[in-house]
Amino acid sequence: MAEDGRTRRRTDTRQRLYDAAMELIAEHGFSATTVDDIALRAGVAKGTVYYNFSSKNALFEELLRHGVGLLTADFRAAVAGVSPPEAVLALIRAELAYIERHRSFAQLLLSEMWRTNREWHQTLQLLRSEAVDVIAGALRRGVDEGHFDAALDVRMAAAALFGVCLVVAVDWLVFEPDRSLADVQEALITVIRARVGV
Amino acid sequence: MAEDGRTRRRTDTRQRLYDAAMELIAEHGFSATTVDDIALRAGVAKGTVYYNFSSKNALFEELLRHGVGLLTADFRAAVAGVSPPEAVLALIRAELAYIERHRSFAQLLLSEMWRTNREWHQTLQLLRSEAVDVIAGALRRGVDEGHFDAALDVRMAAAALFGVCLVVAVDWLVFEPDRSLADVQEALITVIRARVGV
Amino acid sequence: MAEDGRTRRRTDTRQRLYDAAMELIAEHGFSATTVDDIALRAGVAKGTVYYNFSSKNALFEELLRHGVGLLTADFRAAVAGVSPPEAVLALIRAELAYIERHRSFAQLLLSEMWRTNREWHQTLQLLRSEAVDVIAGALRRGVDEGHFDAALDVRMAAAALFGVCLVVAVDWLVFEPDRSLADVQEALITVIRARVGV
Amino acid sequence: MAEDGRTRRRTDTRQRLYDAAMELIAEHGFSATTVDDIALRAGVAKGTVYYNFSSKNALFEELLRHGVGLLTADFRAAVAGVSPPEAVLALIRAELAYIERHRSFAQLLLSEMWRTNREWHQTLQLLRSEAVDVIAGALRRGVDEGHFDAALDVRMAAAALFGVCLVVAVDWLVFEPDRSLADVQEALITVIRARVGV
DNA sequence: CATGAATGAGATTTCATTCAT
DNA sequence: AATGAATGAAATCTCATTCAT
Repeated sequence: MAEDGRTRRRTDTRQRLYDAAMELIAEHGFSATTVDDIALRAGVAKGTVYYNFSSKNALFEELLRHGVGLLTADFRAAVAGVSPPEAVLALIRAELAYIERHRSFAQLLLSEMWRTNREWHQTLQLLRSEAVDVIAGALRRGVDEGHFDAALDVRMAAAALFGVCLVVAVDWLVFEPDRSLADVQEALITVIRARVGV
Repeated sequence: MAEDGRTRRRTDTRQRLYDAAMELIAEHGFSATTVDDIALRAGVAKGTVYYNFSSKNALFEELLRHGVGLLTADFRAAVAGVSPPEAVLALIRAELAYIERHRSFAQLLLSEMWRTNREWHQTLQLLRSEAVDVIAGALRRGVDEGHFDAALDVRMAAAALFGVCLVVAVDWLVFEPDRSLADVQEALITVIRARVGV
Repeated sequence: MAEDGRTRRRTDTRQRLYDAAMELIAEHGFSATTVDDIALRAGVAKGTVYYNFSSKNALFEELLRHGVGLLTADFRAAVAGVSPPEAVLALIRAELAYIERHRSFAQLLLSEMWRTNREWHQTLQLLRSEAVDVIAGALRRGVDEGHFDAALDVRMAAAALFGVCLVVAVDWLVFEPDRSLADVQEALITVIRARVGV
Repeated sequence: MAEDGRTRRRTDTRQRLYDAAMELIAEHGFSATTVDDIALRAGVAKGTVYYNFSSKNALFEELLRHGVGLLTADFRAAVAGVSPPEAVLALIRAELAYIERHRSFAQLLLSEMWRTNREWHQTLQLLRSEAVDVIAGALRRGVDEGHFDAALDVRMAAAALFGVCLVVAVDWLVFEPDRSLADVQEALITVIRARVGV
């Protein structure tokens, strides 16, 4: 049917724009990436960007939603059906694996996550909450079931765990790209273990 | 040294521009901050920015140099004349205190530190090295003197320590500004202690 | 004449596009009205506009032709078989009634009628002549038959009569929509009576 | 003093932009006039337009304010110190003289005055009120002093008088530019006289 | 007969930088 | 030492038109 052809075409275009924007914005930052660049890399005309997204800002917001959505999904998969101590380890591994797979996006997150007063700040906070809440859920279950110290500040710990993994992993990608992921995982887990008593 | 009126005036103007640029760039990022914004917040005319700095880029580079210079000085003061284990604790306290005092600059560092492909990237790496080297020096001394595990990867540990303090402290400033600095220090030190065996 | 389903459908679509374009152009002007807007309000796809009209300009020209054609037909009906003095009154009533029924089109005419340097200017002048000529015909007949002053400048009087009714009626629609049409008719006829001595 | 030089320079530039925009917009309408055109005719760079006016819309609003302001001033001068019947005649003469002097602006007003839903609609209504109020003031005084029929709807009459002069004068300028202003004045005054009983 | 995704020329707007005062 | 008007290159965004389905 005609509809399918059109729909598919549009979906393809949007995906190509997503991918192009993701790479470019991650590398150069949001403001330094132009819509011309995005269109060029996606292989479409500039007008097509605006046919598919209402503005450069809107494109970026959808990008954030998309990227953080994937991370949150990975987190949910990591905690499914395992004990809290194992869940914490799985979450660390999931975050590091995600960062390795989407290093550009990780850099982007590290740059934008703690910045206030940007148009998309609220969106980002909301998305962050969804991801961090999965971590917090695992920690809370661990406290409730007696695996972790009852005095643990679950929300703070979840936020810290998320942030620490992000900063250490990106530092590793930027300054020691030769080191193996396993190494970094090992180091991180050793540190975290002390904190939550895994 | 005696400063005459003119020099003091110029120094004042430069400081006002530093402060204005710092806050704005921390909030909105470098590209999204305009020279007009900076001049407006500093309470001077736009031309004055160019009278004092050769370009927007140069202003930002000097800003980084200035800010990281202060941090490095604090680090040097923290490690002076104390034993390595005490030095590590003092460094953590120094970094957190610095971040609390210059929160805008801390946000700015967190946003820019791990971003490549920017004009000032090299400058920033150089500055970062100077600060991180102070931490590395303390750790190395600790290893040499037998306080810390000989297997400790000093450079990586120093980088991680620096980054972890930064991300946890900024997260705290942004999302839990009511919590006391002492709390955060406590939490951080507990974690770190396990790692380096302080 | 029998219209089959297809023809009726096409006629419907064209009429819907006419109506949509009319309202929008009356409100925002020709340039400020986009083909997207027109399609949206008509409830059809953008391509349909181009299937039915060769261009935005052509749509507008046909619109003018259509609207002024209706008005001219009303004028002709008004003057048919009545004496010149009655014809003038009937023309005023006809113009006001038309404006009340097609208020968007009236606004549009008032905006475009006296604007030069537009592509459709010539078309509009032609159409205007047809309508104004009906008025002029009634006036000339009145002069020839001795009802009106022989010194009456028929062409100018016809143009003025047409314009005055238009501006007063649109002013009434825009600024005093609650006032009754009869009121406005009464006021206008009183004024005109003095001029042409009806 | 330096200030004066700068201020004068800026004032000059703004005036040049005013003049350029006025001519162009009057000729081609608002939407069809580009900021490039305006800058070119004013002999400045495009950026200068935006240094002096916050947007194309804002420039247009100030233009309307300026043009209608002049008309209102002419109206005030016309009614100063004369009896109401003379004031009405003087107002008609003033409006016609203004339209002859600023014919482009008059066309512009005729096009925009009865158009709703434009960004500057409110501004224009406000400005129109100021001008029409001067007419209404003269009429009211005439009613109060017994010169005009007590039943006269002052507001409606003022609006109609304003509109009729505008449409008739512009019609004259566009379709019979050879006819003298005195002629048109004569014709209009004859008509109006019947209405208000001057 | 109708659709709507895609286009690209051209519009508006922004902003780092220069320069005369 | 400071100013702020002016600039123009480059950014974002718009929209009439085309075309494959």
